[in-house]
Amino acid sequence: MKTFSTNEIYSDLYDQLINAVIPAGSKIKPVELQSKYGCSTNTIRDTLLRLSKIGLVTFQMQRGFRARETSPEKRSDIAKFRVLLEQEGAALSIRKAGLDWEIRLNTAHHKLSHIEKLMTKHGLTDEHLLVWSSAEFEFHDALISGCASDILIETYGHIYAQFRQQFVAQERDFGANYFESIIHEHATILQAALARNEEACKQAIHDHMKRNF
Amino acid sequence: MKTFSTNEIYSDLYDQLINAVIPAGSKIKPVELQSKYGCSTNTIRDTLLRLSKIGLVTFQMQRGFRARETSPEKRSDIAKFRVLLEQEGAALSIRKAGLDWEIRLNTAHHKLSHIEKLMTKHGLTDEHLLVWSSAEFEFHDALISGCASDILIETYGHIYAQFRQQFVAQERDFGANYFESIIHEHATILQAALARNEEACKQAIHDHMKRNF
DNA sequence: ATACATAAAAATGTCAAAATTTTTGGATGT
DNA sequence: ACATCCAAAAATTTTGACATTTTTATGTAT
Repeated sequence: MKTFSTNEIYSDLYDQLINAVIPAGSKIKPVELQSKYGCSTNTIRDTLLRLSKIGLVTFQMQRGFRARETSPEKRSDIAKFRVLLEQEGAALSIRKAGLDWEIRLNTAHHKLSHIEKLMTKHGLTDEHLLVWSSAEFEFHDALISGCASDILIETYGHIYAQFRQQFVAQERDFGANYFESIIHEHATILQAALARNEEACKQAIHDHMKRNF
Repeated sequence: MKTFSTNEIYSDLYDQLINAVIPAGSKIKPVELQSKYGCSTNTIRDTLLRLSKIGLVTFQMQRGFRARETSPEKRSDIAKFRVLLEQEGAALSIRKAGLDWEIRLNTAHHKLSHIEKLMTKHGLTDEHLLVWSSAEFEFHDALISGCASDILIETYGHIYAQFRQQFVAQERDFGANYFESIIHEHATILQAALARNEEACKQAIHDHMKRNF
């Protein structure tokens, strides 16, 4: 049986939470995961405590762990909060960041764009979706990466993960034109950012997320 | 020797971090705390992982725990981020909250105000400072409590704690007129909030924090 | 049937020791 | 003096057993 390092356990659980393999709101019992990962329950507990920092897992003394609950309200709440952070991060980047930021952003968008084209051509496999998922994060992360605020970037990472958790839990069918819209929205954000147009960029970020409100 | 429950260990460490009894940036070794709290190192580890969720403690695999580092830049960063969250929370409250919010806010300010008056009259004891500290949080927390965004409120709590940690680590002497200014600023915030004046309230929040930028 | 109390089972939390990893301090060679 | 290597010490992580608490199941009385 494959043995897992602690870091592997962490990322494996992370992925399962992000992709609703562990359904939102469900109980997570260390004893049940023990056999799968071949380690003691305490190691699992340790890992889950670390995941609770990001907010993918909730923890209550004497009540153990749960994948964070999901509801339309929670999703909306998190989506709006994500917009607030991303707008601020992008605005600061536009105001303060230099050429290297532009290059980072461009590169990230190029990668994302490449995958998105593949997906519209060949349809949605689970594997594609996984790659797309991380490329999408890297794009949004690059967008705010010039803001010079560590705490904003750190917090955004957590919120993005929580949003993905909410989203995947609820959205089971991506409509045919869903990805077409998304592709266009990402391009609009990129364009406004590179044009250093703060207001347009904020608007584009808002529009990108408003379907989740 | 007094024995501590796990929750007591948690709040004790929390207080020590908030009040720079455990200096920012310093290493935190479970073995050293074990004797003080009369428990195993593992319980300490557990507690520190939970504190790392708030951000008062940083954790690195195989490198253990540290009280979060402090620097003028970090303090400034966190202060600005706090303003972003508090402005949004207050604006949403002003827009959406009802009478009970006003009452909560008023009550919180009344408490705070009472303590602040005592402090200017009798001078600053450590005990007063502790009471003031929690009353100040309750005021700011009440201010955003009508925003109807759980995630904003939760995040604000973490950021407030981190700000306090930065602040206390650096500010050793409160000037004579420091508290006079603070008292006035709190009153201004309250006034604008109750007048449902979004812009004035945002401005007041900004002014309240700008000495930390 | 419903509510309540109680016992059994399951889950969670705590511990002390063992295994692993990092850090420290000194010896060696350049 | 400076860097490198090695061994000892210290710190961290993991484990499996044990203690505590919560949940579930069962039986009893209203």
